Amino acid sequence: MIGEMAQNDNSTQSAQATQLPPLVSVSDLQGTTDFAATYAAPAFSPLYQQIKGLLLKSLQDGEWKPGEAIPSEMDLAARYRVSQGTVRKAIDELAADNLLVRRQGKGTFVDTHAEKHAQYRFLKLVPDSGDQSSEGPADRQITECKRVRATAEIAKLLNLRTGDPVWQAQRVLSFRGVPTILEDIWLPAAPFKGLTAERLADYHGSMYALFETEFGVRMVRAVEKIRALPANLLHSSLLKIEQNMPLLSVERVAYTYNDVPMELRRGYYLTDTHHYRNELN
Amino acid sequence: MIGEMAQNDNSTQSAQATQLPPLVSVSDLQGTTDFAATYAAPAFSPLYQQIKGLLLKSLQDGEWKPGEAIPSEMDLAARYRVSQGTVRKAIDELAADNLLVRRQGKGTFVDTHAEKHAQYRFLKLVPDSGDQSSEGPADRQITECKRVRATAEIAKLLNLRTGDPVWQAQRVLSFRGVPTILEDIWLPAAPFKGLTAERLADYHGSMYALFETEFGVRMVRAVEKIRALPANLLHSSLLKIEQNMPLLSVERVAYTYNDVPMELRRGYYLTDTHHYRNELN
DNA sequence: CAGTGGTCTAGACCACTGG
DNA sequence: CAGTGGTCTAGACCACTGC
Repeated sequence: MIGEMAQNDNSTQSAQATQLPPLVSVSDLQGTTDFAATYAAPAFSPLYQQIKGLLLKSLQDGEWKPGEAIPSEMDLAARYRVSQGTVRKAIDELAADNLLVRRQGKGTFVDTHAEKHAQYRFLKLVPDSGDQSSEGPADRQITECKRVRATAEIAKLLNLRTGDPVWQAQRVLSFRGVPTILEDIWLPAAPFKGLTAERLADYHGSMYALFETEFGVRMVRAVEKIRALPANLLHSSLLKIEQNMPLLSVERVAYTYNDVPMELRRGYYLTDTHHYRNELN
Repeated sequence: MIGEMAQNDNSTQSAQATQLPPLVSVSDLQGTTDFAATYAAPAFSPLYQQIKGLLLKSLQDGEWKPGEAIPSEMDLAARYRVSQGTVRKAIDELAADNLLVRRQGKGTFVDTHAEKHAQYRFLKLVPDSGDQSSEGPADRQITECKRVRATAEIAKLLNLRTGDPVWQAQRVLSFRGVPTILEDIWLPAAPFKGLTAERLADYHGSMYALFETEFGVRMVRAVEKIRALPANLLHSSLLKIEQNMPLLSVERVAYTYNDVPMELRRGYYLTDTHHYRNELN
Protein backbone atom coordinates (compact mmCIF):
# COMPACT_ATOMS: atom_id res chain seq x y z
CA MET A 1 0.00 0.00 0.00
CA ILE A 2 2.66 2.39 0.99
CA GLY A 3 4.51 1.51 -2.14
CA GLU A 4 1.48 2.26 -4.24
CA MET A 5 1.05 5.62 -2.66
CA ALA A 6 4.65 6.38 -3.33
CA GLN A 7 4.23 5.41 -6.96
CA ASN A 8 1.14 7.45 -7.32
CA ASP A 9 2.69 10.75 -6.52
CA ASN A 10 5.44 10.48 -9.04
CA SER A 11 3.05 12.03 -11.47
CA THR A 12 3.43 15.18 -9.41
CA GLN A 13 5.72 16.65 -11.96
CA SER A 14 3.81 19.71 -12.94
CA ALA A 15 6.04 22.08 -11.03
CA GLN A 16 9.30 20.37 -11.72
CA ALA A 17 10.65 22.50 -14.48
CA THR A 18 13.36 24.34 -12.69
CA GLN A 19 16.32 24.60 -14.99
CA LEU A 20 15.00 22.24 -17.63
CA PRO A 21 12.43 22.31 -20.39
CA PRO A 22 8.95 21.49 -19.14
CA LEU A 23 8.19 17.83 -19.68
CA VAL A 24 4.57 16.90 -19.93
CA SER A 25 3.81 13.32 -19.11
CA VAL A 26 0.90 11.62 -20.77
CA SER A 27 -0.65 11.15 -17.37
CA ASP A 28 -0.57 14.86 -16.73
CA LEU A 29 -3.00 15.28 -19.57
CA GLN A 30 -5.78 13.32 -17.94
CA GLY A 31 -8.77 15.47 -17.35
CA THR A 32 -7.51 17.90 -19.92
CA THR A 33 -10.44 18.40 -22.22
CA ASP A 34 -8.79 21.35 -23.88
CA PHE A 35 -8.55 20.00 -27.39
CA ALA A 36 -7.21 23.27 -28.75
CA ALA A 37 -4.16 22.97 -26.57
CA THR A 38 -3.80 19.32 -27.40
CA TYR A 39 -3.87 19.94 -31.11
CA ALA A 40 -1.59 22.95 -30.95
CA ALA A 41 1.76 22.34 -32.62
CA PRO A 42 3.82 20.67 -31.46
CA ALA A 43 1.27 18.19 -30.20
CA PHE A 44 1.88 16.51 -26.89
CA SER A 45 3.87 13.37 -27.19
CA PRO A 46 4.97 10.57 -24.90
CA LEU A 47 7.66 11.42 -22.39
CA TYR A 48 10.26 9.28 -24.11
CA GLN A 49 9.61 11.14 -27.36
CA GLN A 50 10.22 14.41 -25.61
CA ILE A 51 13.42 13.00 -24.12
CA LYS A 52 14.40 11.88 -27.60
CA GLY A 53 13.85 15.41 -28.81
CA LEU A 54 16.00 16.83 -26.03
CA LEU A 55 18.79 14.36 -26.75
CA LEU A 56 18.51 15.25 -30.42
CA LYS A 57 18.86 18.91 -29.57
CA SER A 58 21.98 18.23 -27.51
CA LEU A 59 23.41 16.34 -30.45
CA GLN A 60 22.62 19.17 -32.86
CA ASP A 61 24.10 21.73 -30.49
CA GLY A 62 27.27 19.72 -30.31
CA GLU A 63 27.02 19.11 -26.57
CA TRP A 64 28.33 15.62 -27.34
CA LYS A 65 30.54 15.26 -30.40
CA PRO A 66 30.77 12.29 -32.77
CA GLY A 67 32.63 9.44 -31.12
CA GLU A 68 32.16 10.80 -27.62
CA ALA A 69 30.14 9.14 -24.89
CA ILE A 70 26.89 10.68 -23.77
CA PRO A 71 25.96 10.59 -20.07
CA SER A 72 24.88 7.26 -18.64
CA GLU A 73 21.24 6.28 -18.60
CA MET A 74 21.07 6.88 -14.88
CA ASP A 75 22.56 10.34 -15.23
CA LEU A 76 20.15 11.25 -18.00
CA ALA A 77 17.25 9.87 -16.00
CA ALA A 78 18.23 12.12 -13.11
CA ARG A 79 18.77 15.07 -15.42
CA TYR A 80 15.36 14.80 -17.01
CA ARG A 81 13.63 13.59 -13.84
CA VAL A 82 12.29 10.42 -15.43
CA SER A 83 12.92 6.74 -14.90
CA GLN A 84 15.80 4.90 -16.48
CA GLY A 85 13.36 2.93 -18.63
CA THR A 86 12.05 6.07 -20.24
CA VAL A 87 15.43 7.44 -21.30
CA ARG A 88 16.29 3.90 -22.36
CA LYS A 89 13.40 3.87 -24.80
CA ALA A 90 14.45 7.26 -26.15
CA ILE A 91 18.03 6.09 -26.62
CA ASP A 92 16.79 2.88 -28.24
CA GLU A 93 15.13 4.86 -30.98
CA LEU A 94 18.12 7.09 -31.55
CA ALA A 95 20.30 4.00 -31.74
CA ALA A 96 17.89 2.48 -34.27
CA ASP A 97 18.31 5.65 -36.34
CA ASN A 98 22.09 5.23 -36.20
CA LEU A 99 22.54 8.44 -34.27
CA LEU A 100 23.87 6.67 -31.20
CA VAL A 101 25.61 3.36 -30.64
CA ARG A 102 25.34 1.43 -27.40
CA ARG A 103 28.27 -0.54 -26.02
CA GLN A 104 27.51 -2.76 -23.11
CA GLY A 105 29.73 -2.10 -20.15
CA LYS A 106 31.15 1.07 -21.69
CA GLY A 107 28.41 3.50 -22.41
CA THR A 108 26.42 5.10 -25.22
CA PHE A 109 28.32 6.97 -27.90
CA VAL A 110 27.55 9.41 -30.67
CA ASP A 111 27.82 7.48 -33.91
CA THR A 112 30.41 8.60 -36.42
CA HIS A 113 31.33 7.88 -40.02
CA ALA A 114 34.93 7.59 -38.86
CA GLU A 115 34.44 4.04 -37.66
CA LYS A 116 34.97 0.77 -39.39
CA HIS A 117 31.39 -0.38 -39.31
CA ALA A 118 30.18 2.86 -40.88
CA GLN A 119 33.02 3.45 -43.31
CA TYR A 120 30.98 3.21 -46.49
CA ARG A 121 27.58 3.59 -44.96
CA PHE A 122 26.09 5.44 -47.92
CA LEU A 123 27.93 3.65 -50.71
CA LYS A 124 25.97 0.64 -51.85
CA LEU A 125 28.09 -0.30 -54.83
CA VAL A 126 29.77 -3.64 -54.22
CA PRO A 127 31.88 -5.94 -56.40
CA ASP A 128 29.93 -8.74 -58.08
CA SER A 129 32.08 -11.25 -56.25
CA GLY A 130 30.49 -9.97 -53.09
CA ASP A 131 33.82 -9.95 -51.37
CA GLN A 132 34.09 -6.33 -50.36
CA SER A 133 37.54 -6.69 -48.88
CA SER A 134 39.10 -8.50 -51.82
CA GLU A 135 39.58 -5.37 -53.83
CA GLY A 136 41.00 -3.24 -51.05
CA PRO A 137 40.34 0.45 -50.52
CA ALA A 138 39.33 2.59 -53.45
CA ASP A 139 41.84 4.87 -55.10
CA ARG A 140 40.46 8.40 -54.87
CA GLN A 141 41.33 11.08 -57.36
CA ILE A 142 40.10 14.63 -56.85
CA THR A 143 39.74 16.18 -60.28
CA GLU A 144 38.22 19.45 -59.24
CA CYS A 145 37.26 21.61 -56.29
CA LYS A 146 36.05 25.12 -56.86
CA ARG A 147 33.71 27.71 -55.47
CA VAL A 148 30.75 28.47 -57.72
CA ARG A 149 27.27 29.91 -57.52
CA ALA A 150 24.34 27.59 -57.10
CA THR A 151 22.11 27.09 -60.11
CA ALA A 152 18.40 27.09 -59.44
CA GLU A 153 18.40 23.30 -59.53
CA ILE A 154 21.28 22.85 -57.10
CA ALA A 155 19.94 25.55 -54.82
CA LYS A 156 16.56 23.92 -54.58
CA LEU A 157 17.97 20.56 -53.59
CA LEU A 158 20.25 22.10 -50.97
CA ASN A 159 17.63 24.47 -49.61
CA LEU A 160 19.64 27.49 -50.73
CA ARG A 161 18.85 30.45 -52.93
CA THR A 162 19.91 30.58 -56.54
CA GLY A 163 23.32 32.18 -56.73
CA ASP A 164 24.36 31.28 -53.19
CA PRO A 165 28.00 30.21 -53.02
CA VAL A 166 28.64 26.49 -53.04
CA TRP A 167 31.65 24.23 -53.34
CA GLN A 168 31.71 22.05 -56.40
CA ALA A 169 34.04 19.08 -56.32
CA GLN A 170 34.57 16.16 -58.61
CA ARG A 171 36.38 12.93 -58.06
CA VAL A 172 36.97 9.54 -59.61
CA LEU A 173 37.11 6.35 -57.58
CA SER A 174 39.03 3.40 -58.96
CA PHE A 175 39.00 -0.20 -57.82
CA ARG A 176 42.07 -2.29 -58.66
CA GLY A 177 43.11 0.57 -60.89
CA VAL A 178 39.87 0.59 -62.87
CA PRO A 179 37.96 3.89 -62.81
CA THR A 180 34.49 2.91 -61.66
CA ILE A 181 32.79 5.86 -60.02
CA LEU A 182 32.61 9.47 -61.07
CA GLU A 183 31.12 11.85 -58.53
CA ASP A 184 30.08 15.46 -58.73
CA ILE A 185 29.62 16.96 -55.30
CA TRP A 186 28.02 20.21 -54.18
CA LEU A 187 28.30 21.59 -50.67
CA PRO A 188 26.93 24.83 -49.23
CA ALA A 189 29.96 27.10 -48.90
CA ALA A 190 29.19 28.51 -45.47
CA PRO A 191 29.41 25.40 -43.29
CA PHE A 192 32.40 24.12 -45.26
CA LYS A 193 34.53 27.23 -45.11
CA GLY A 194 38.14 26.54 -45.96
CA LEU A 195 37.63 23.45 -48.06
CA THR A 196 40.35 22.78 -50.63
CA ALA A 197 41.20 20.04 -53.08
CA GLU A 198 44.27 19.29 -50.98
CA ARG A 199 42.30 18.71 -47.82
CA LEU A 200 39.97 16.41 -49.74
CA ALA A 201 42.84 14.54 -51.33
CA ASP A 202 45.02 14.24 -48.24
CA TYR A 203 42.37 13.02 -45.88
CA HIS A 204 42.51 9.37 -45.04
CA GLY A 205 39.06 7.99 -44.50
CA SER A 206 35.66 8.59 -45.96
CA MET A 207 34.52 12.00 -47.07
CA TYR A 208 31.77 11.98 -44.49
CA ALA A 209 34.34 11.35 -41.77
CA LEU A 210 36.18 14.42 -42.99
CA PHE A 211 33.01 16.48 -42.85
CA GLU A 212 32.62 15.48 -39.22
CA THR A 213 36.13 15.99 -37.97
CA GLU A 214 37.02 19.07 -40.00
CA PHE A 215 33.71 20.86 -40.22
CA GLY A 216 31.56 19.39 -37.50
CA VAL A 217 28.91 18.39 -40.00
CA ARG A 218 27.48 14.95 -39.41
CA MET A 219 25.37 13.35 -42.15
CA VAL A 220 22.55 11.41 -40.66
CA ARG A 221 20.51 10.13 -43.54
CA ALA A 222 20.30 10.39 -47.29
CA VAL A 223 17.88 9.91 -50.15
CA GLU A 224 18.94 8.59 -53.53
CA LYS A 225 17.32 8.76 -56.94
CA ILE A 226 18.65 6.12 -59.28
CA ARG A 227 18.45 5.97 -63.06
CA ALA A 228 20.15 4.43 -66.03
CA LEU A 229 21.60 6.81 -68.57
CA PRO A 230 24.12 6.83 -71.41
CA ALA A 231 27.64 8.07 -70.76
CA ASN A 232 28.27 11.50 -72.23
CA LEU A 233 31.58 12.86 -73.41
CA LEU A 234 32.70 13.90 -69.95
CA HIS A 235 31.79 10.59 -68.38
CA SER A 236 33.53 8.65 -71.08
CA SER A 237 36.77 10.56 -70.80
CA LEU A 238 36.97 10.46 -67.02
CA LEU A 239 35.92 6.85 -66.67
CA LYS A 240 37.82 5.82 -69.79
CA ILE A 241 34.85 4.14 -71.43
CA GLU A 242 33.02 4.59 -74.69
CA GLN A 243 30.28 7.13 -75.08
CA ASN A 244 26.70 5.97 -74.59
CA MET A 245 27.73 3.11 -72.35
CA PRO A 246 24.92 2.70 -69.82
CA LEU A 247 25.81 4.20 -66.44
CA LEU A 248 24.01 3.96 -63.16
CA SER A 249 23.17 7.50 -62.17
CA VAL A 250 22.79 8.01 -58.42
CA GLU A 251 21.68 11.39 -57.19
CA ARG A 252 22.07 11.61 -53.44
CA VAL A 253 21.00 14.33 -51.06
CA ALA A 254 22.50 13.87 -47.61
CA TYR A 255 21.01 15.46 -44.52
CA THR A 256 22.37 16.48 -41.12
CA TYR A 257 20.31 16.59 -37.97
CA ASN A 258 16.91 18.10 -38.36
CA ASP A 259 16.61 17.13 -42.01
CA VAL A 260 18.81 19.96 -43.21
CA PRO A 261 20.30 19.06 -46.61
CA MET A 262 24.07 19.50 -46.58
CA GLU A 263 25.34 17.72 -49.64
CA LEU A 264 24.25 16.96 -53.15
CA ARG A 265 26.19 14.23 -54.86
CA ARG A 266 25.69 12.96 -58.39
CA GLY A 267 27.39 9.66 -58.89
CA TYR A 268 27.88 7.75 -62.13
CA TYR A 269 28.66 4.11 -61.53
CA LEU A 270 30.08 1.61 -63.94
CA THR A 271 28.19 -1.60 -63.33
CA ASP A 272 29.94 -4.23 -65.36
CA THR A 273 31.94 -5.60 -62.46
CA HIS A 274 30.00 -4.03 -59.61
CA HIS A 275 26.36 -3.62 -58.68
CA TYR A 276 24.23 -1.52 -56.37
CA ARG A 277 23.04 -3.74 -53.58
CA ASN A 278 19.84 -2.97 -51.76
CA GLU A 279 18.04 -4.83 -49.01
CA LEU A 280 14.28 -4.52 -48.78
CA ASN A 281 12.39 -5.19 -45.62
CA MET B 1 8.63 -2.03 2.89
CA ILE B 2 6.09 -4.74 2.37
CA GLY B 3 6.05 -3.94 -1.28
CA GLU B 4 9.78 -4.37 -1.54
CA MET B 5 9.69 -7.78 0.04
CA ALA B 6 6.99 -8.89 -2.32
CA GLN B 7 9.01 -7.75 -5.32
CA ASN B 8 12.12 -9.50 -4.16
CA ASP B 9 10.90 -13.03 -4.56
CA ASN B 10 9.91 -12.68 -8.19
CA SER B 11 13.21 -14.23 -9.22
CA THR B 12 11.80 -17.61 -8.18
CA GLN B 13 11.26 -18.83 -11.70
CA SER B 14 13.58 -21.84 -12.02
CA ALA B 15 10.95 -24.58 -12.21
CA GLN B 16 8.54 -23.08 -14.66
CA ALA B 17 8.74 -25.22 -17.80
CA THR B 18 5.75 -27.53 -17.67
CA GLN B 19 4.05 -28.15 -21.00
CA LEU B 20 5.94 -25.71 -23.11
CA PRO B 21 9.33 -25.55 -24.72
CA PRO B 22 11.96 -25.04 -22.07
CA LEU B 23 12.70 -21.38 -21.76
CA VAL B 24 15.95 -20.50 -20.13
CA SER B 25 16.05 -17.10 -18.58
CA VAL B 26 19.29 -15.24 -18.34
CA SER B 27 18.91 -15.21 -14.58
CA ASP B 28 18.66 -19.00 -14.54
CA LEU B 29 22.22 -19.10 -15.70
CA GLN B 30 23.63 -17.42 -12.64
CA GLY B 31 25.97 -19.68 -10.74
CA THR B 32 26.35 -21.78 -13.85
CA THR B 33 30.09 -22.01 -14.30
CA ASP B 34 29.65 -24.68 -16.95
CA PHE B 35 31.07 -22.83 -19.89
CA ALA B 36 30.77 -25.81 -22.18
CA ALA B 37 27.03 -25.78 -21.80
CA THR B 38 26.90 -22.04 -22.19
CA TYR B 39 28.85 -22.10 -25.42
CA ALA B 40 27.05 -25.11 -26.85
CA ALA B 41 25.03 -24.39 -29.97
CA PRO B 42 22.49 -22.93 -30.02
CA ALA B 43 23.86 -20.46 -27.54
CA PHE B 44 21.56 -19.26 -24.83
CA SER B 45 19.79 -16.08 -25.64
CA PRO B 46 17.63 -13.62 -23.77
CA LEU B 47 14.12 -14.76 -22.97
CA TYR B 48 12.54 -12.28 -25.36
CA GLN B 49 14.69 -13.63 -28.18
CA GLN B 50 13.46 -17.12 -27.44
CA ILE B 51 9.90 -15.84 -27.41
CA LYS B 52 10.58 -14.14 -30.72
CA GLY B 53 11.77 -17.47 -32.08
CA LEU B 54 8.62 -19.22 -30.87
CA LEU B 55 6.39 -16.57 -32.40
CA LEU B 56 8.36 -16.86 -35.62
CA LYS B 57 7.81 -20.59 -35.63
CA SER B 58 4.08 -20.14 -35.14
CA LEU B 59 4.08 -17.74 -38.08
CA GLN B 60 5.97 -20.18 -40.28
CA ASP B 61 3.70 -23.03 -39.29
CA GLY B 62 0.71 -20.95 -40.27
CA GLU B 63 -0.80 -20.94 -36.78
CA TRP B 64 -1.76 -17.35 -37.51
CA LYS B 65 -2.35 -16.40 -41.14
CA PRO B 66 -1.59 -13.10 -42.87
CA GLY B 67 -4.11 -10.48 -41.81
CA GLU B 68 -5.23 -12.40 -38.75
CA ALA B 69 -4.74 -11.26 -35.18
CA ILE B 70 -2.31 -13.08 -32.94
CA PRO B 71 -3.19 -13.61 -29.26
CA SER B 72 -3.04 -10.58 -27.01
CA GLU B 73 0.14 -9.75 -25.15
CA MET B 74 -1.40 -10.93 -21.91
CA ASP B 75 -2.42 -14.25 -23.44
CA LEU B 76 1.03 -14.79 -24.89
CA ALA B 77 2.61 -13.85 -21.58
CA ALA B 78 0.50 -16.49 -19.86
CA ARG B 79 1.21 -19.03 -22.59
CA TYR B 80 4.95 -18.63 -22.36
CA ARG B 81 4.97 -17.97 -18.61
CA VAL B 82 6.77 -14.68 -18.89
CA SER B 83 5.82 -11.11 -18.14
CA GLN B 84 3.94 -8.93 -20.58
CA GLY B 85 7.00 -6.75 -20.99
CA THR B 86 9.03 -9.64 -22.28
CA VAL B 87 6.59 -10.70 -25.01
CA ARG B 88 6.17 -7.02 -25.77
CA LYS B 89 9.85 -6.71 -26.57
CA ALA B 90 9.69 -9.81 -28.76
CA ILE B 91 6.68 -8.44 -30.64
CA ASP B 92 8.38 -5.07 -30.97
CA GLU B 93 11.21 -6.64 -32.91
CA LEU B 94 8.90 -8.64 -35.15
CA ALA B 95 6.94 -5.48 -35.83
CA ALA B 96 10.17 -3.68 -36.70
CA ASP B 97 10.87 -6.45 -39.22
CA ASN B 98 7.42 -5.93 -40.76
CA LEU B 99 6.26 -9.39 -39.78
CA LEU B 100 3.61 -8.07 -37.42
CA VAL B 101 1.69 -4.83 -37.21
CA ARG B 102 0.38 -3.43 -33.95
CA ARG B 103 -2.93 -1.60 -33.80
CA GLN B 104 -3.69 0.13 -30.56
CA GLY B 105 -6.98 -0.93 -29.08
CA LYS B 106 -7.44 -3.75 -31.59
CA GLY B 107 -4.55 -6.16 -31.33
CA THR B 108 -1.46 -7.35 -33.12
CA PHE B 109 -1.83 -8.72 -36.62
CA VAL B 110 0.21 -10.72 -39.07
CA ASP B 111 1.38 -8.30 -41.73
CA THR B 112 0.24 -8.87 -45.28
CA HIS B 113 1.02 -7.54 -48.73
CA ALA B 114 -2.71 -7.28 -49.30
CA GLU B 115 -2.95 -4.01 -47.42
CA LYS B 116 -2.76 -0.46 -48.63
CA HIS B 117 0.34 0.51 -46.71
CA ALA B 118 2.24 -2.47 -48.09
CA GLN B 119 0.83 -2.54 -51.60
CA TYR B 120 4.06 -1.83 -53.42
CA ARG B 121 6.42 -2.62 -50.61
CA PHE B 122 9.14 -4.01 -52.84
CA LEU B 123 8.67 -1.68 -55.81
CA LYS B 124 10.83 1.38 -55.40
CA LEU B 125 10.23 2.90 -58.83
CA VAL B 126 8.33 6.16 -58.49
CA PRO B 127 7.34 8.88 -60.95
CA ASP B 128 9.72 11.84 -61.07
CA SER B 129 6.87 14.08 -60.00
CA GLY B 130 6.94 12.25 -56.73
CA ASP B 131 3.19 12.05 -56.72
CA GLN B 132 2.64 8.34 -56.56
CA SER B 133 -1.12 8.60 -56.78
CA SER B 134 -1.25 10.92 -59.75
CA GLU B 135 -0.67 8.20 -62.27
CA GLY B 136 -3.09 5.70 -60.82
CA PRO B 137 -2.61 1.95 -60.72
CA ALA B 138 -0.31 0.29 -63.19
CA ASP B 139 -1.72 -1.57 -66.14
CA ARG B 140 -0.46 -5.15 -65.92
CA GLN B 141 0.01 -7.33 -68.95
CA ILE B 142 1.03 -10.96 -68.55
CA THR B 143 2.96 -11.94 -71.67
CA GLU B 144 3.98 -15.39 -70.62
CA CYS B 145 3.60 -18.07 -67.96
CA LYS B 146 5.09 -21.48 -68.50
CA ARG B 147 6.67 -24.36 -66.69
CA VAL B 148 10.35 -24.82 -67.43
CA ARG B 149 13.41 -26.44 -65.93
CA ALA B 150 15.74 -24.31 -63.87
CA THR B 151 19.06 -23.41 -65.38
CA ALA B 152 22.06 -23.69 -63.12
CA GLU B 153 21.96 -19.94 -62.56
CA ILE B 154 18.28 -19.79 -61.66
CA ALA B 155 18.55 -22.89 -59.50
CA LYS B 156 21.39 -21.47 -57.50
CA LEU B 157 19.54 -18.27 -56.70
CA LEU B 158 16.38 -20.14 -55.70
CA ASN B 159 18.21 -22.79 -53.72
CA LEU B 160 17.05 -25.51 -56.12
CA ARG B 161 18.86 -28.07 -58.21
CA THR B 162 19.57 -27.54 -61.87
CA GLY B 163 16.67 -28.95 -63.84
CA ASP B 164 14.13 -28.63 -61.07
CA PRO B 165 10.75 -27.46 -62.38
CA VAL B 166 10.02 -23.74 -62.05
CA TRP B 167 7.38 -21.36 -63.29
CA GLN B 168 8.61 -18.69 -65.61
CA ALA B 169 6.39 -15.69 -66.11
CA GLN B 170 6.83 -12.41 -67.86
CA ARG B 171 4.84 -9.24 -67.65
CA VAL B 172 4.87 -5.61 -68.68
CA LEU B 173 3.70 -2.81 -66.43
CA SER B 174 2.48 0.40 -68.01
CA PHE B 175 1.83 3.75 -66.39
CA ARG B 176 -0.59 6.08 -68.16
CA GLY B 177 -0.41 3.69 -71.07
CA VAL B 178 3.37 3.88 -71.33
CA PRO B 179 5.20 0.54 -70.99
CA THR B 180 7.72 1.16 -68.23
CA ILE B 181 8.62 -2.10 -66.53
CA LEU B 182 9.42 -5.48 -68.00
CA GLU B 183 9.68 -8.31 -65.51
CA ASP B 184 10.84 -11.88 -65.82
CA ILE B 185 9.79 -13.96 -62.86
CA TRP B 186 10.83 -17.42 -61.72
CA LEU B 187 9.06 -19.35 -58.98
CA PRO B 188 9.75 -22.83 -57.65
CA ALA B 189 6.99 -25.02 -59.13
CA ALA B 190 6.21 -27.02 -56.00
CA PRO B 191 4.89 -24.31 -53.67
CA PHE B 192 3.06 -22.60 -56.52
CA LYS B 193 1.24 -25.59 -57.89
CA GLY B 194 -1.64 -24.61 -60.15
CA LEU B 195 -0.36 -21.23 -61.22
CA THR B 196 -1.66 -20.04 -64.60
CA ALA B 197 -1.40 -16.89 -66.66
CA GLU B 198 -5.12 -16.38 -66.09
CA ARG B 199 -4.82 -16.43 -62.33
CA LEU B 200 -1.99 -13.95 -62.57
CA ALA B 201 -3.90 -11.72 -64.93
CA ASP B 202 -7.24 -11.85 -63.18
CA TYR B 203 -5.98 -11.16 -59.69
CA HIS B 204 -6.63 -7.68 -58.40
CA GLY B 205 -3.87 -6.57 -56.13
CA SER B 206 -0.16 -7.04 -55.99
CA MET B 207 1.50 -10.26 -57.03
CA TYR B 208 2.78 -10.80 -53.52
CA ALA B 209 -0.74 -10.53 -52.18
CA LEU B 210 -1.74 -13.28 -54.61
CA PHE B 211 1.11 -15.46 -53.40
CA GLU B 212 -0.21 -15.10 -49.88
CA THR B 213 -3.88 -15.66 -50.44
CA GLU B 214 -3.63 -18.31 -53.14
CA PHE B 215 -0.52 -20.19 -52.14
CA GLY B 216 0.13 -19.27 -48.54
CA VAL B 217 3.56 -17.97 -49.37
CA ARG B 218 4.45 -14.75 -47.62
CA MET B 219 7.49 -12.81 -48.79
CA VAL B 220 9.25 -11.25 -45.88
CA ARG B 221 12.34 -9.58 -47.27
CA ALA B 222 14.21 -9.22 -50.52
CA VAL B 223 17.64 -8.35 -51.84
CA GLU B 224 18.16 -6.44 -55.07
CA LYS B 225 21.16 -6.09 -57.34
CA ILE B 226 20.92 -3.06 -59.55
CA ARG B 227 22.79 -2.28 -62.75
CA ALA B 228 22.54 -0.18 -65.86
CA LEU B 229 22.48 -2.04 -69.16
CA PRO B 230 21.51 -1.46 -72.79
CA ALA B 231 18.12 -2.67 -74.01
CA ASN B 232 18.37 -5.77 -76.15
CA LEU B 233 16.01 -6.77 -78.91
CA LEU B 234 13.48 -8.34 -76.56
CA HIS B 235 13.46 -5.36 -74.21
CA SER B 236 13.05 -2.93 -77.04
CA SER B 237 10.11 -4.74 -78.59
CA LEU B 238 8.22 -5.29 -75.35
CA LEU B 239 8.85 -1.82 -73.95
CA LYS B 240 8.54 -0.20 -77.35
CA ILE B 241 11.83 1.60 -77.17
CA GLU B 242 14.97 1.64 -79.30
CA GLN B 243 17.68 -0.90 -78.84
CA ASN B 244 20.62 0.02 -76.58
CA MET B 245 18.58 2.50 -74.62
CA PRO B 246 19.92 2.36 -71.04
CA LEU B 247 17.67 0.35 -68.74
CA LEU B 248 17.78 -0.05 -65.01
CA SER B 249 18.23 -3.74 -64.36
CA VAL B 250 16.90 -4.88 -60.99
CA GLU B 251 17.47 -8.49 -59.98
CA ARG B 252 15.47 -9.32 -56.92
CA VAL B 253 15.45 -12.44 -54.79
CA ALA B 254 12.54 -12.52 -52.35
CA TYR B 255 12.54 -14.65 -49.23
CA THR B 256 9.84 -16.17 -47.04
CA TYR B 257 10.25 -16.88 -43.37
CA ASN B 258 13.52 -18.46 -42.43
CA ASP B 259 15.37 -16.90 -45.34
CA VAL B 260 14.08 -19.40 -47.86
CA PRO B 261 14.24 -17.88 -51.38
CA MET B 262 10.90 -18.16 -53.14
CA GLU B 263 11.07 -15.83 -56.09
CA LEU B 264 13.60 -14.54 -58.54
CA ARG B 265 12.55 -11.47 -60.46
CA ARG B 266 14.51 -9.64 -63.09
CA GLY B 267 13.10 -6.24 -63.74
CA TYR B 268 14.02 -3.81 -66.49
CA TYR B 269 12.92 -0.29 -65.71
CA LEU B 270 12.62 2.64 -68.05
CA THR B 271 13.91 5.62 -66.11
CA ASP B 272 13.16 8.63 -68.24
CA THR B 273 10.01 9.57 -66.35
CA HIS B 274 10.51 7.46 -63.25
CA HIS B 275 13.36 6.75 -60.86
CA TYR B 276 14.31 4.20 -58.26
CA ARG B 277 14.04 5.86 -54.89
CA ASN B 278 16.09 4.68 -51.97
CA GLU B 279 16.40 5.98 -48.45
CA LEU B 280 19.65 5.48 -46.61
CA ASN B 281 19.92 5.55 -42.86
C1' DC C 1 35.70 -3.54 -7.90
C1' DA C 2 32.42 0.13 -9.50
C1' DG C 3 30.02 1.63 -13.42
C1' DT C 4 27.80 0.74 -17.70
C1' DG C 5 24.19 -1.11 -20.64
C1' DG C 6 20.89 -5.43 -20.98
C1' DT C 7 17.15 -8.35 -19.22
C1' DC C 8 13.09 -9.30 -16.61
C1' DT C 9 9.34 -8.51 -13.59
C1' DA C 10 5.15 -6.38 -11.49
C1' DG C 11 1.97 -3.05 -11.41
C1' DA C 12 -0.34 1.35 -12.41
C1' DC C 13 -2.53 4.09 -15.57
C1' DC C 14 -3.34 5.86 -20.32
C1' DA C 15 -5.43 5.88 -25.20
C1' DC C 16 -7.85 3.65 -28.45
C1' DT C 17 -11.34 0.30 -30.41
C1' DG C 18 -15.64 -1.88 -30.75
C1' DG C 19 -19.82 -3.87 -29.04
C1' DC D 1 -17.97 -1.10 -21.04
C1' DA D 2 -14.21 -4.64 -21.39
C1' DG D 3 -10.21 -5.62 -23.95
C1' DT D 4 -6.34 -4.18 -26.52
C1' DG D 5 -1.84 -2.03 -27.15
C1' DG D 6 1.10 2.14 -25.22
C1' DT D 7 3.49 4.61 -21.53
C1' DC D 8 5.85 4.97 -17.21
C1' DT D 9 7.81 3.61 -12.97
C1' DA D 10 10.60 0.96 -9.51
C1' DG D 11 13.53 -2.44 -8.49
C1' DA D 12 16.22 -6.70 -8.99
C1' DC D 13 19.78 -8.95 -11.21
C1' DC D 14 22.76 -10.02 -15.25
C1' DA D 15 26.87 -9.34 -18.57
C1' DC D 16 30.42 -6.71 -19.89
C1' DT D 17 34.30 -3.24 -19.47
C1' DG D 18 38.24 -1.33 -17.44
C1' DC D 19 40.76 0.18 -13.44
